Amino acid sequence: MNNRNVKPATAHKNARERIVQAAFREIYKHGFQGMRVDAVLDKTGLTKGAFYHHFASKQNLGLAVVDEVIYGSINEIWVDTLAASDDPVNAIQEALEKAALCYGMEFINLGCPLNNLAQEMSPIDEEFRLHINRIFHQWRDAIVGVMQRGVLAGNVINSIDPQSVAVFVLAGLEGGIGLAKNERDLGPFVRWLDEMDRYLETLRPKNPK
Amino acid sequence: MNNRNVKPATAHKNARERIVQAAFREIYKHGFQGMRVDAVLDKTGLTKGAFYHHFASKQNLGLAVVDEVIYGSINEIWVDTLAASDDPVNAIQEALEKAALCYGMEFINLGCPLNNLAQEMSPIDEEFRLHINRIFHQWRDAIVGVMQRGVLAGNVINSIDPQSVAVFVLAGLEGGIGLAKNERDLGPFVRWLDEMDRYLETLRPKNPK
Amino acid sequence: MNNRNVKPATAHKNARERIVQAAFREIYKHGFQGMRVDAVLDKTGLTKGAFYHHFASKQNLGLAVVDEVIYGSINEIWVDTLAASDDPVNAIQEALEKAALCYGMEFINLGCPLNNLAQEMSPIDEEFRLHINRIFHQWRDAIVGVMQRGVLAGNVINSIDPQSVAVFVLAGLEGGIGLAKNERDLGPFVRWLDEMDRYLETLRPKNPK
Amino acid sequence: MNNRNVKPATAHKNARERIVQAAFREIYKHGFQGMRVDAVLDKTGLTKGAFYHHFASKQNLGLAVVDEVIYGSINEIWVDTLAASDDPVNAIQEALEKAALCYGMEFINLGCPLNNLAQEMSPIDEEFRLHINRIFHQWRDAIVGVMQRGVLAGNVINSIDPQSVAVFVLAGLEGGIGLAKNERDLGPFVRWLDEMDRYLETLRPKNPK
DNA sequence: ACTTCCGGGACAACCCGTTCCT
DNA sequence: AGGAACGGGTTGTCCCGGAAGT
Repeated sequence: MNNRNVKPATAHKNARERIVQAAFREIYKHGFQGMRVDAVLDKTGLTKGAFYHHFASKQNLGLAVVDEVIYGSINEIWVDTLAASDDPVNAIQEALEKAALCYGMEFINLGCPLNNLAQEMSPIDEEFRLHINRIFHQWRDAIVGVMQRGVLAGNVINSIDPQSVAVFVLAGLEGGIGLAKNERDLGPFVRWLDEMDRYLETLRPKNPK
Repeated sequence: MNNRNVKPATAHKNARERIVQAAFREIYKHGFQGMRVDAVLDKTGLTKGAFYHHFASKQNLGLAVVDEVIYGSINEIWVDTLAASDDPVNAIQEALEKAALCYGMEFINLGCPLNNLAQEMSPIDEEFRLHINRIFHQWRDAIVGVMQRGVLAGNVINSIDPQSVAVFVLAGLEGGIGLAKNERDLGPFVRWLDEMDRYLETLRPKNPK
Repeated sequence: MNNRNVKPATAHKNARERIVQAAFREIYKHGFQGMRVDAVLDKTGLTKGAFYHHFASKQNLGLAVVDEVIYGSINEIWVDTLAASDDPVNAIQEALEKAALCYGMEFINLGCPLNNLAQEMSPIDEEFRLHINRIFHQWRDAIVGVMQRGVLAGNVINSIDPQSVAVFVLAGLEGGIGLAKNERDLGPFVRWLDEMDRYLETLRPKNPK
Repeated sequence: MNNRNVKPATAHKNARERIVQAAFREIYKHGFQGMRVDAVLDKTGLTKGAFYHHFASKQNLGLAVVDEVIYGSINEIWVDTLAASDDPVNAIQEALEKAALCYGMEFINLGCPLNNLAQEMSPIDEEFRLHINRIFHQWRDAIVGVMQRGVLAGNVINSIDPQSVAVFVLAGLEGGIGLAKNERDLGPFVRWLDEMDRYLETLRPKNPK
């Protein structure tokens, strides 16, 4: 008897995981309110029963997307990268490149998944806001951390306030992505990158070491 | 005294205008997709018949809000302010103060009306994107203009690229507002302002005239 | 003073008449329930106010179309033609030709205006039914009349019942038009015409005079 | 005894079937455009959700009514009856009696369900036209068939064109029903039947076998 | 007398998150 | 886990009328 299909359960990976992934795509494209449960189900080939077996509600699914998909992706691209460095300028550029590899040109069309959700949901759903905020904090803290290490390592002038710089960089990044998305063109983002480079250089000590 | 243009002070002002204003509020709070026509009508005391007499569709109303309310407000707060100046640093700060006066703490809770709409609608409705983009362009051009005049007037170093600086400032601003909105706290925005000041100072000539 | 514009009312023909004519076209195309007052107004270039100045309601307009446009057209094509003859076979064919000239291929696409309205409105609006029935009666009476004169003139066998023949011819005609309309093809109507000819021949005396 | 196919006799029969049946009644009474989905739902005790689970749109429901209810009824009353005969005159009369039994006096008030829909929908919805036309063709073919067998069996003169006769009979029938419906009186239909009998007799061979 | 602007409100179809029974 | 049913909510349509101007 054929028992090569040892784990038929994994053949379709785990329904829950498939739902979360499909939901991420749909939310990325249409926003949370614009995402329809039926569309997610169509994509996964599952049914209502399966969905409500795994998730209490649509909101619940949205939070799962935040906590699992988006959290993971920010962590991987940003937090891990910055944590390993004491040179902010280089580390930030490295992270930006990673992000470009991961999302490709979708940034231009669809923006940053985290910020999209934040802008849409924060004012209308406190639960979402909290989950999203947790990620932003971790992100910011990662930048603050690399800045502090940068100061200690002499890679960054010590007159800066790491918290302010972190906010400044993060805000600029999200804003730059947003501008490009609205323009459907990479142009604004490239300009932003150029000027961000110039700005970051001003953080370098005048006569290095 | 010229009173020929004095409108007969119609008791109910003008249904169309009332609808647009109420719609702006609703969109600002709930996003365009979250805005419900019925809610707008409740607020104005008007009915469906009146609404569809003035607007062909909900989308149409949304575009009117963009073109009339938001366009006007950005123009008044930013474009006019910057156009009158050749000192970017001061002019930008002046505009930021105007904005604060106009929107008050709503920035913290609801963000920037223009950017909210941009993030929500640009990827899913080309018409919206175009109308929104027109405003962003005017805004950017205003910053570019004041930068160029700043260079000529010797208030800004001439090694900058006005276009890049404009994008950088605009992106940072929208991102900073977004961060504060997500945090429901002025803190991130204040930090952003501080660092933006620092950044702007780096644009000043070393030994001012 | 200039009174050359003696009849400015007729300059635009009389709004009421224009409305009735446009409504006839719309009803012919979409049925009474499918006809929209706004569409009629668009066609005439008039507005709601003008409409409700002339007609108490949409139903009212529909009745006016029946009484004025359709009544006139049936009278002209059928009643007048048959009234002048004592040879039913020829007269009926003459009328059919007139109808073809008047409506052209619209019969194929849209059917008989009178019968369309009858089928749609008779069961749901007694007033319509009455107005329509009046026309059908006049039509039938015209056939009965020519049949009776045909019998007297020896052009038709006297064993027929003129009433039954009239109903039979009328029913067949409307049914034949309906079949063609549903097929969007003249074919069924031509076949019907052929067989109607055969049938009419059976009404002729065997050895004429 | 095989009871595997015995449906568990679900208490509420089958929502879809109930909807189709109720819709047929509503369409029969008010036409397709006049039929309101809500009215159908009220009759069945079901809700919007149930409806749009089974049908993609109102149009879809209409087509289901055509394909399932009307198709079946024409087949049963006409096609099956004529297929079993080689004597057109008798067979047609038998079918007419069956129809009378099935629809009772509703013919007088509401006409023929198939023809009602045909007249209303053919010009404005191609999909409807096609589905309706399929039924008309089957109906006509059944008459053509019995005519051809009638000729072979010597029950009908061989100078007729079966296609034309079929159209003629069908057109007359639908027209006769329509006339009676408009008059709200059986009279015109009875007269039509009388004359149809006379006409059919003319198709009989002079000296039968 | 006739027209236009503006508005009213019921109701249409359709969507969508959710629950319940199997 | 499957899928039928639920029910409230959404946008948009359409017939109709009032107020005021010309």
